[in-house]
Amino acid sequence: MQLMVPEQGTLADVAAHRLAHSIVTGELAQGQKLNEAELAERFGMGRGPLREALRHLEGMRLVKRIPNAGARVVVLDRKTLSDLYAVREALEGMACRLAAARMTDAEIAQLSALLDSHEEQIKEQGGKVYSQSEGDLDFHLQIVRGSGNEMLMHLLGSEQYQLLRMCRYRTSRNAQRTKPALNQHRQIVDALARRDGELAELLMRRHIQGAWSSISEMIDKEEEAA
Amino acid sequence: MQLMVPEQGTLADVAAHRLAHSIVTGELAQGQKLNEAELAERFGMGRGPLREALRHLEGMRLVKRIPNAGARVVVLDRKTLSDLYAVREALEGMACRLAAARMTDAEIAQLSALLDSHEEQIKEQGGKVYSQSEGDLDFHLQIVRGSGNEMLMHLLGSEQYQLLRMCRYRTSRNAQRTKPALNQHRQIVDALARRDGELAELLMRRHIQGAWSSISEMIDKEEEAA
DNA sequence: AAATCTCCGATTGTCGACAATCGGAGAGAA
DNA sequence: TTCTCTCCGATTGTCGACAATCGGAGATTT
Repeated sequence: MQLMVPEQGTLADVAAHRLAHSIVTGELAQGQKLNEAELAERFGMGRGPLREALRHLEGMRLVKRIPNAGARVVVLDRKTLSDLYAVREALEGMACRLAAARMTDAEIAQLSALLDSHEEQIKEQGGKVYSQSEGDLDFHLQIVRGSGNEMLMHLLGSEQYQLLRMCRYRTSRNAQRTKPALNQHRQIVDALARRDGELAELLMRRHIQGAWSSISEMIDKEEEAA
Repeated sequence: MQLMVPEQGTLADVAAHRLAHSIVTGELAQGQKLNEAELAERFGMGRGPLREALRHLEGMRLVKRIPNAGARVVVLDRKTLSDLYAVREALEGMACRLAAARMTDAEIAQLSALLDSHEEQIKEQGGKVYSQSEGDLDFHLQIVRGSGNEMLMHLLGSEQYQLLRMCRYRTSRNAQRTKPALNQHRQIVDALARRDGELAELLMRRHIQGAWSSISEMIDKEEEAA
């Protein structure tokens, strides 16, 4: 896992990363109460750093804190995810438009290479469908970085990215969308290479809308199963 | 000030609000080092809650923390503000489109009334130009709330809102943009009333672009004066 | 039996002190 | 003089203990 590295820095940062990982992977269930003393002992640290970590995660919207009542893991209900995808559509669409103007040819080629490796992974298929999901996020993040907008990188990279990963973990079972998604990614890269920002934005927005439709359906099934 | 009320809740929350206020109003200069012990004493609390507050403000991008080197007030340079306004354009444009579909007639009428009170304030002119700025933000936030998108409200309300206010405080001296801005606001409300989301989005994007142009010019003057 | 009140355990919020780390002043050598 | 190295003060990072607050179990009343 690439996020295990930041074992440097303050204990609070370490705790934040470990907690985020536990939440994203579902090791900590949605809505679960987070006991400070228990977590502090599990991580081998005092409650001080852990509280700072919880504050950080609260800012990322991974946990919800209620004064004098502790923190709980956020629950990704339909409304939350719907709102998230709507924001993503606007933000990543914008990122594409900017990226078409600012990315270097080398960076775009690198993006294309990333898709090649994804295609390879899909052909091997077998297990590890989620790794494609992680790769998919890599693709999106690469474009966001290409936009050159720091605020955008922070919003989509550090913050919402975690919520996205959390969502993916829940819905990674259905892999039937990986191939059309890859095609859409290719089209987006093509648009970027042609420096057609308008088209790139349009394609990205459709791509995200498609992803939302897929996830929305899945939520429906889950709900009627319950 | 409407943000003085949350003197309830944990000390960390109180500290976060007071710090945010001090930063936004410029009482704490940009780039200034924030000494934990000093601030803790000034606020009459221990360093624990204050550290949590700093973490919170870090998430809001009001302060920048460097491990083992403390926290400093963020500096709003040209690039940061440019990125901020670009994101605002995308997000508030989207908010307008959603608001046109979801706001009730009563809410839109209330928005219109808000503009009337702004016009009144402008006629009185005299001092307190910044109060119009605060009012302007009220207008924008009202629309964001009208969008019904929780994520959007969080991003534009709790987070970037503070950065915006900080920017306004620096640039509130030029009031010559208040009247055209008010007209643009009126047009936006008209579009909302006609349930024309496309137009409302377009107008809001132009409005924000105009605001950025104005601020950008001001930064130019400041820079060549220095 | 249902509702309410009281008290207690558990958990969060807060503080003060100690340890670790960094930046800078000042001495010494080239 | 200037560069570097060392040491020291200041500041941050961390911990353990204490106080405040909340939720719930159990007793009491109607």
